[in-house]
Amino acid sequence: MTGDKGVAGANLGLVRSHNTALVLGLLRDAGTEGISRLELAERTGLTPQAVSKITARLRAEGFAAEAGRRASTGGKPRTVLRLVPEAGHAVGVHLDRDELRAVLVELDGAVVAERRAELDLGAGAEAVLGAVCAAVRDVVRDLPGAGGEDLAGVGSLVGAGVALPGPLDHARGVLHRVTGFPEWDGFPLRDALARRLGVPVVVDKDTNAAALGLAVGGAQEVAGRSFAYLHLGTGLGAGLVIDGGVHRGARTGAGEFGHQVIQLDGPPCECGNRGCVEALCLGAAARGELAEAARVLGVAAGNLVGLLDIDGVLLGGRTVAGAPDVYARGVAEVLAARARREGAGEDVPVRIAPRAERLVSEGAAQLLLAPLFGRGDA
Amino acid sequence: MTGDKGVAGANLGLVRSHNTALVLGLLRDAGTEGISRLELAERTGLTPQAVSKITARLRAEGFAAEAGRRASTGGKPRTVLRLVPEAGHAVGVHLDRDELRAVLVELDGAVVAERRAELDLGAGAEAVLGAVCAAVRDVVRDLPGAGGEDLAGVGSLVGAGVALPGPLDHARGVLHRVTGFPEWDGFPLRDALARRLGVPVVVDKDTNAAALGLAVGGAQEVAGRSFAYLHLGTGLGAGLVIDGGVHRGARTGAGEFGHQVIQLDGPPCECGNRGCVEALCLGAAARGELAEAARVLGVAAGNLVGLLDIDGVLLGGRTVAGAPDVYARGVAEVLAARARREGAGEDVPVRIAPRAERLVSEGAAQLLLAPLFGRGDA
DNA sequence: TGCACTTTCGCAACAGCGTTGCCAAAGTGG
DNA sequence: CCACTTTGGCAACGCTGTTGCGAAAGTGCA
Repeated sequence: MTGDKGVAGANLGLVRSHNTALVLGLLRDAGTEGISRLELAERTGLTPQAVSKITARLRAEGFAAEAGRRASTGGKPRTVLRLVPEAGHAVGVHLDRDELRAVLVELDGAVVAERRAELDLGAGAEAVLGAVCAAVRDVVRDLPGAGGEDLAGVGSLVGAGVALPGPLDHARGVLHRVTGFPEWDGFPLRDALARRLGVPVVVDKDTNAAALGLAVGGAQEVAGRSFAYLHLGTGLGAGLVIDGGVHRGARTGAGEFGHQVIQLDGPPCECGNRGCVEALCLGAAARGELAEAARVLGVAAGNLVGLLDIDGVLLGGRTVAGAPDVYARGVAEVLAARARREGAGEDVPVRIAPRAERLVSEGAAQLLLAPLFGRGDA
Repeated sequence: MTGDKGVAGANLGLVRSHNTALVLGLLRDAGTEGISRLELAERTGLTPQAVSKITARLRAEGFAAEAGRRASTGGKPRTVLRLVPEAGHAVGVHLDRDELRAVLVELDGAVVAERRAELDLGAGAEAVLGAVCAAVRDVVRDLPGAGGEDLAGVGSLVGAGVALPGPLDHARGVLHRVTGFPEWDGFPLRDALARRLGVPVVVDKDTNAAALGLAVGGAQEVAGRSFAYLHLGTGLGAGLVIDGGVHRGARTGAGEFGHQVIQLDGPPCECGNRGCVEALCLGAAARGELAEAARVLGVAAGNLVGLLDIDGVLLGGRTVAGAPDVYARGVAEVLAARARREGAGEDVPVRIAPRAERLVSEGAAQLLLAPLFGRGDA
């Protein structure tokens, strides 16, 4: 156990796991092309010898393998290493109000199994837990060691990530009053699932999972840097990635974007306040004024971009999916106008988030995979 | 040289400097009371033996000293260690439009010398550089080794930090068009000063320096955690501290708080946009409507608090200083109302930032001191 | 075909970190 | 005065990345 607060001391084990995760991350990012030991050394700043030791360990453990060699540049050609994707798996579960989606993801982020099911979040804890467990067991059933109730025997399974809408405590894995379902308030979802499944479980907000998924395998412009994922569906929320890690805040409350006030004493919002972006944006969208909805969203996005100086904005959610170009262009225009006024160099890119329907579930799986690769995780 | 991007590999030297900085930070936080080796071990998670080795090194180098012993609890009493403040110094310079302030700060953050001077930022680079250098040399003149042009001989001097208003590039130390003084655009202030002074120089925005100063020695509620410093003077800006480190963004543009739009199509602002907080807040203040100014500020602060889930808000600047209670209470009320609506647990505290006039210059000195103590610095 | 050269990469020895085992030092309490 | 508790240093240790060196595996020219 470390100190009660603040940063902990470092020791050799920490150095080892840090460097191993770093190398593993570079192997993943190299994809099927692979990467040589010397390139790994350059990228990490470690000596080639250190990289050799680390990769030898990873190969012995089955996480990495040699995969051919590059063309020679006058001497011995470099041996190419690549990640062995099937050496590790994680399940990602997206728990929505009326639907459940579970995916099985390999180390490289590829989805190798998927299940969908109807769900009623109001049906009570027992029913929902049962449905989640059934979906998780179903999605891993082809893995070696699967079959029993307990999934601890599935050697390659790192754990399961669960993403859902309501406010919750990521650190403790406890739900707060999920919007519209007050009976979930205080429910220890993480521990309840971990006990039933026999593997580690992590819970997080859906927007955070989506942002993490994008940080790992998102659009090229923003992957792994700092960006905001804005989700416009039945509500409006945001997931923030700062320096490659999801920013959750002390109480997992960060990303409260929809109730940002952009019109003092404006029209009332469900939350009890007035002039929230969510009310203005969704109201305009409901009236069919998509350009106005996009402009309003752009103003709020501009506030965010200015405050955090992020590298990009990604848009997603059902409402955006209905007219992606209108929203992307509308938001980009507001941001560009703002940048011009401030004399900033390059415009902040605005893109539509890829992998729409599976974004959250894949990101939920990354809640367990990302730490293996050294991505920031708080 | 490390890799071209991303995180670097860790080695033994990094472990050493990390743990040393950690211990040094705890020694500083312990103040004159001091702290025992075993307490340091508990706080860091290191073994007592490791702490003994580290503190022995620090004592040999003059950074720490034994200072009495605690009462026995039945065995050998713990020996108390404390920081030797005069073992290290840094100069902090606050460069404002019409004034220059330089302070000399010891390791514990105490100000041991101070100079003020009139200044005209528009008088040209040569005049301003000369004034800054003169102030720095003057403020360190009583340190052993001082006296010459070059300050490299002042053994305990870590360097000088310079904080100023305009947009700038913290990483490269280059100014952008300082508001109202376009001739500074592109000026490499850091390198120019470092060459003249012979010691390392760091430049940053004034709000960032202020936030860093508060993170190190600020109000108890927020010190070292996550908070926002809102500066309301001739303009409105913010400095963000996230997890103990200043968040600057990739282009040192973070903290653009004043031009957050909180009233769609509201009154025009100097920046060319409409409905910015700065225009609304300062407009209300100019009309004498302080309560309204505070409410407007509170709405914008609420947007920020919701987005980042921070632990507290600190207010500063000349306008706030004119009626501190009105602003603190007004902002707190808006935040409390918002928290009630969302059913959040505790209210976000709102306080007046201490050390008003010297806040920025002290923070500027911390730009060099903070890294010694392991505070996050990007 | 052979030789010189370049480049990769592993083995072995090494330095330096925190950790462990052990014991002297320095108190308290009966 | 002695038993006990607690602190904290010394020495040996295990582990990390690093350094020195040489084998392996290519290219290119004679």
